[in-house]
Parts: sequence; structure tokens; C-alpha cells
Amino acid sequence: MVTRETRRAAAIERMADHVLAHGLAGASLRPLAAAAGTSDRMLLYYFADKEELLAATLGAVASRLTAMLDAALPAGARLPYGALLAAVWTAVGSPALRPYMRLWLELAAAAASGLQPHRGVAAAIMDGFVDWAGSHLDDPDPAAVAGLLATLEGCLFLDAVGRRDLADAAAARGDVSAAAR
Amino acid sequence: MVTRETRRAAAIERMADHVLAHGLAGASLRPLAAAAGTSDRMLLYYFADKEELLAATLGAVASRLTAMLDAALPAGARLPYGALLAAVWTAVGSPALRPYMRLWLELAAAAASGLQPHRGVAAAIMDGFVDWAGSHLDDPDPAAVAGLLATLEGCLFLDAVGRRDLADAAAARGDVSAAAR
DNA sequence: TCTCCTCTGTAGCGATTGCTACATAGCGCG
DNA sequence: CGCGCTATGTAGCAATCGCTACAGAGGAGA
Repeated sequence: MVTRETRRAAAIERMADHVLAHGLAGASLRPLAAAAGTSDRMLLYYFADKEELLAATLGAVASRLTAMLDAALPAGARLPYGALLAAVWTAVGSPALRPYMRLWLELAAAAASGLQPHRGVAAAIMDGFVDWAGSHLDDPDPAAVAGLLATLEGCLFLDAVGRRDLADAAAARGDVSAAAR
Repeated sequence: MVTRETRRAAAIERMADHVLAHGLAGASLRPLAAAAGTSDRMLLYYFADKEELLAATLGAVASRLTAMLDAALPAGARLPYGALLAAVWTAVGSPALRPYMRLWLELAAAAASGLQPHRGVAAAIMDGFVDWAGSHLDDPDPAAVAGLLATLEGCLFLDAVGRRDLADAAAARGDVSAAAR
């Protein structure tokens, strides 16, 4: 069936829009179906259950995000630690990516509670980030990758609790400590 | 009424136990009431609504957390950046504090969505952390405080998505960069 | 034409949500 | 004693949750 897969794929994209706009908390079947232009009945026809549906939707969100990251910093470009941190934070802290970051935080919180599919999806996304960081640092030392990601996710966290000022300061400080090394 | 305030306070402590064990997601009135040894009816007699109840419960959790932090690193002790980062991460990453960190992450995610009382409670807790960090760094430069907190929350985040290895590496790296400065 | 088989709408289930109306039990105070 | 206030149980409300049973519609193949 061509139409079936087509419609399923279209539903995934529209549901990705919806979770980006309303978060995981508002991701129940009926609102998702309304956003996708179908019924909850049909969603459970396309997907075995909500878990499979969520995994597909979050996967779509993740590939959008990596596409945006690649657009902001093309593959092949390698930067020193401080510069990369600053560049990624300006990209990631921008309003365009804010819905993604809100969702990413929500996903991490769910993953910490061990729920599926959140745990698996979050682990996969994080693996992607690790690869991404490794391929954009001029010196992809594992400890540097870890430091970069920790600072970055920490900035995200600080921003989430309303301390954007601290996040900006921490991202800027990356330059300082790297320059001093 | 002595008994009323007493029972209300006892309920708060038991509910704090419950949210630590089961997270915010499981924090609905009936389970909370069961944990507190009362009925949902009585919880809404003690508290105006769920929002007030949650604020009180999360406040209790927060004061327990600051007490544990003070126990781990007494007030007055001041350390250089890298040493403080390592000390706090070993405390905060320990199994004893894991429920607190899981809850803190969940709270941050809810705060990012702008919900009350989560937003206000999270902001208050974060202010406490900022003060705490400032009073335990030997050189309480605002940028250093920001960097410390970002790295710390980032380690928390990495641990949440199953990359404890990266969190440990990032925390250890704090020493390196500080030593090189 | 008849018969399957795929697709989809309707309706509903039992559980859970925050919250409330009502009744009552028991105690203090006049 | 009797009145009233505080405390608490019972029962239920409307909404939402994920999910499912059933029925029909419509096209494909015999």
C-alpha cells in the first residue's frame, strides 16, 4: 500500500510538529490525532501502540534537529573547544531551536525515570550528539567531548530554569578556560 | 489547632518521600494521599489545591537537599574550582542523591514549559544553588559560578540519559582545566 | 455478481484525573 | 443541654487516558 505508508509518514511529521509545540506532556492520542488530521483510531491502526508511535515521532524530531545542527555548523568544519562551545550555544540557544531543547529536556527527564521508549530514544540522540561533537572538535579528545557536552547540556538546563544569564556566562567562559590552557 | 498544622506538616514529609520515590509524574492526589496516610479529600482540606500542595512538598524536598549538600560540604569550606566540582559531583552523583537529581531534572523540564508552581519552585532552588556555589568557591567569580553550575547540571543531564561515563569524565576534566589555568 | 480483505468511523470500556457537594461525628463554648 | 464549628468520610462529577469491539464502506479478484 503506497497510501498507507505515505499517510503514516505524513502523520509522523505532523505529530512531530505537535510535540515540538506542546511537549511530551500534551502528547496524548486524541490531540496528536487532531494535529495529524486523523482519529486516534487511525493512529492505533498505523502504530501498534503509543510507545511505537512516540518512538517514530521522536525519531522524526531528532532527525530534524540534526539537520538543523548540520546547517548551523556544516560537517567537516572543526573548531577549537571554546569556539565550538560558543557557536553551538548560540545555535542551540536561539529561539528557533528552543522547542527542540524544551523537548530534549523533557525526554531526558523521562529517560531518567527509565520509561520506554524515552530511554532508548534519548540514548540514541545522545550518541548522535557525541559523534557530532567528536567530528567538530579540532582535538577530539574524549574528555574534551565530555566537557563540551556537559557544559552545553548544563547551559540548556540553566536556561530552562530561567537563568539564561548563567547559561550565557558559562558558554562564554568556555573560551576563557580554553584560551588559558 | 495544633493537630491540624502537625498533620499537615507530617503529610508534607510523607509526600516528599513519595515524590522522591515516584517522581512528579506519579504525583496525583490519590497516590499522594495514600503515601501520607490520608485521603485525597483531606489533602484538599489541608491545601487549597494541588498547586499549593506541590509547592509545599517540593519545598520540603529542596530543604532536605540543601541539608544533605551542607552535610557533604560544610558551610565555610572554600575550594578551588576543579576540586569543588569534583567534590560536588561525587556527592550529587551518589546513589543517595539520585532520587533528588531525577526529581530536579523533572522539575526543570516542567519549569521549561512554564507551568506553575514548577517554574517558581525551580527558580528558587536554582537561586539556592547559585548562593551555595558562590560561598564554596575560593574565588567566587560570577563566571566561575556559572561554569561550575553549568558543568554540574550537565553532568546530571548526561547521567540521566545513560552516559554516566561522560558525566564522570566531564567532572574530572574540571580539575584539568583549572590546573592548567 | 459475489466474496473477501483493507481501511476507517462510531461507540464505548475501565481507569485515572482534580475537585466538590453532602452528610456526619465529635468537641468546645455559652 | 444545645448550638455551632472543625474535621473527615462517602460519593460522585465531568474530563481525559490508552485501547478495543463492532460494523460498515469500498475496492480487488474469482
